[in-house]
Amino acid sequence: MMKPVRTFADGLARLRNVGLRPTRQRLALADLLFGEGDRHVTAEALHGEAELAGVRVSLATVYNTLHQFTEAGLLREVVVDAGCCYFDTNVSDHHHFFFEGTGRLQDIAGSSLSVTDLPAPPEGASISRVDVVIRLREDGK
Amino acid sequence: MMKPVRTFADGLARLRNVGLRPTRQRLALADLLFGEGDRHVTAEALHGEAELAGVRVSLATVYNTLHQFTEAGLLREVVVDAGCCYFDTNVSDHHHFFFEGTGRLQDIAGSSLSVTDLPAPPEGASISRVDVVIRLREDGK
DNA sequence: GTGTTTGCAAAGTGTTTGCAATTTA
DNA sequence: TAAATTGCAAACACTTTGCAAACAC
Repeated sequence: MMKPVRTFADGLARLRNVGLRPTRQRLALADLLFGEGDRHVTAEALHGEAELAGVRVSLATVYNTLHQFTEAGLLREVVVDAGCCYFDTNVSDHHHFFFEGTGRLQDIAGSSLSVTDLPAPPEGASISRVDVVIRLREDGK
Repeated sequence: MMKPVRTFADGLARLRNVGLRPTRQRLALADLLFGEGDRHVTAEALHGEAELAGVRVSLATVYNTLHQFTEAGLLREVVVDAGCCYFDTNVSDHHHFFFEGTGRLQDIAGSSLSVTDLPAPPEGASISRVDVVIRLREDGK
């Protein structure tokens, strides 16, 4: 039987790539985060998932890890709701739908949407990112 | 001497217009908020201003008032930073610059900026608002 | 071994709530 | 006087921190 091939999606490789020690906790969280498709998670939610998956990890470590991953460019922070930080596993240039009722976040697929006539940044500042959030209300509620 | 003319900017008129009792606290806060041009305030900041102005009002009342004003359409809530709510006295359709370094918020003047090719909202939802935030980093820092 | 990472519990921040006292109409 | 509003202090949710024990290299 062959050793499984290491893909780039592999947790160990990801951590090595950004110079973070592959600890048990980081590997488990990376698996949860990058295991399947793009995700938007909060620290609490990810901690809950870890517990369900039988991974022993403290909430403090989840917070630390999410921030380390964000600094390393593996995640992107999205602010749409006061008092709640989302981390997006899709770090490419894209925008979001936000469901006001449920607090759910969803990537806007494709890159159809665009912002035109961007104003010049104020004197002494430069643009670090342009965020577009389309806020949605559920019909018939 | 003539009685001063009541403009729409007047606190009392504003409160009457939206059916809120013109209490001492609400009048004072309305003065601070709408007294001069467009503003972006946090609850804490407004509470601080009130104290400086010699207005006795509790922080809880500032929070209540900001939310009541928002519900009444006198203010608009802007979320750009986790753990900090801004209230904008400009309730017309517009977008924002956000200075990441200082946490300051600034209206984007004019309506030059526009979002094109807005995607259709997901099934069962409709668009409540489109927010664009241009995040800025101060040069040379 | 040495420096990094973790977990815990405590502290911190910003916000909301319950309720008696006060104010408005 | 009846209903709305306020202030206080306590409760809250979420996040960060300090430090000793555990771990990775």
